[in-house]
Amino acid sequence: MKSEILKYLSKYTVITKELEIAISESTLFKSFKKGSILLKEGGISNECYFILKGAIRTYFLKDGDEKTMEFYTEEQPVVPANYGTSKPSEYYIECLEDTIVSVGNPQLEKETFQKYPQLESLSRLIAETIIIKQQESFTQFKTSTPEERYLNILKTRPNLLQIAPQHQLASYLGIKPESLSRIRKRLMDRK
Amino acid sequence: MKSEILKYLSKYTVITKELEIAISESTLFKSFKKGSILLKEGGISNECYFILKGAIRTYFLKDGDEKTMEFYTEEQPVVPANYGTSKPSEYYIECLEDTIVSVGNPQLEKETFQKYPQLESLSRLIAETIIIKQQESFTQFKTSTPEERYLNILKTRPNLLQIAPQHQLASYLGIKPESLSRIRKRLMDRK
DNA sequence: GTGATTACTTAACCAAAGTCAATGCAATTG
DNA sequence: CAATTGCATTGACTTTGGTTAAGTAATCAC
Repeated sequence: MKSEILKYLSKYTVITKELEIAISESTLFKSFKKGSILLKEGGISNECYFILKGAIRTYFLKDGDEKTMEFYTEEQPVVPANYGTSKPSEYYIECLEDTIVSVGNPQLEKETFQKYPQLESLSRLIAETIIIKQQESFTQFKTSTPEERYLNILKTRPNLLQIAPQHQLASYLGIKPESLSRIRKRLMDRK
Repeated sequence: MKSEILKYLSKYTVITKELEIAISESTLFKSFKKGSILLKEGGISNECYFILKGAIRTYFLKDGDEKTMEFYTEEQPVVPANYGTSKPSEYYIECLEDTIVSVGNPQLEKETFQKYPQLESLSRLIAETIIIKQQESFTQFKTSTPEERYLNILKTRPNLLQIAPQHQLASYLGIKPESLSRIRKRLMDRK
């Protein structure tokens, strides 16, 4: 289990014995059934997650529809926007499948960073990398049509099509379910 | 000049005497004329910036058009995606006005973090905050129409209309210049 | 298993953005 | 000062997504 976390971290740094210990000391697991809500809109969050198995979706309600913000799958961190603050959440966090996560909290984080400062450096590095990746996604989204976005998902995260229903995908692509249906049809016909 | 940086940091932490010293030790200024290119597509970057005065735009070329990724104004950090790596940049960084920046580089950063570890904690905190803000912008973009996006800019960053020509704004909003022109007309007519 | 709910598709119609081309306007340049 | 260039606007036309509504398929609950 822990090995998933180390595998993830190894993309950013060399895994030392000390790091292994640090991780094993600060790791707590939880598992959730498909459909579990980890955080509700308006709720307060004291936890962040790292997905070991399963999938998570964040969404909120607008104009009576669910708007899917992001899908998270194995080896991805999920940190609520209000994590560590006392502000109510703007969105829901939900398990799309039976899911096992490693759980963090601000206390534990603080202690761990104090004990293993390299872990904080690593966190900074990861955060900066995430910023860059987000920028790329945003730019990609802005400069492409819904059809291109759908094709992009097909190519880069085909598993999403298995785990998420189309109307969730649609809102993730910034369109209505009917439009996604049409786009799929257009693509079929064109073949 | 340095006070702008401290003002920015004070949003995230308490400014101690030590922090002030750390900043003054690690601060180098540069100024650029309007239109200066700080980084070209394909170029390597060893610098990151903090804008003290002026404005910066990042963009790249696609389908023969400039696609504006972001506008940065006073008190904002600008970090090229390839900063500190040897990968060529995917985009241009350009000054929209005469601009004065504080400049950082990986060496300096490393030394400073070593000497003042609290600065690295602060960087992590800031990076995490930026991630959250980016997520919010992305979500806002996805769930709104071009017209709503334009109105949002009008409300949240009205100064952009002064410093950037409309075709740059249009690509920033993910639409064609003609469409932005029509949106503006529609809004005028409606009043 | 059956009925009810939810998800997906299809169609007709509308509104808005894309495309292409032309025009006007202002700033810049030779 | 005339010519050029770049930008914004406008118009005609096309394409595509949103909206509404209906029908079909799939899933869930009892």
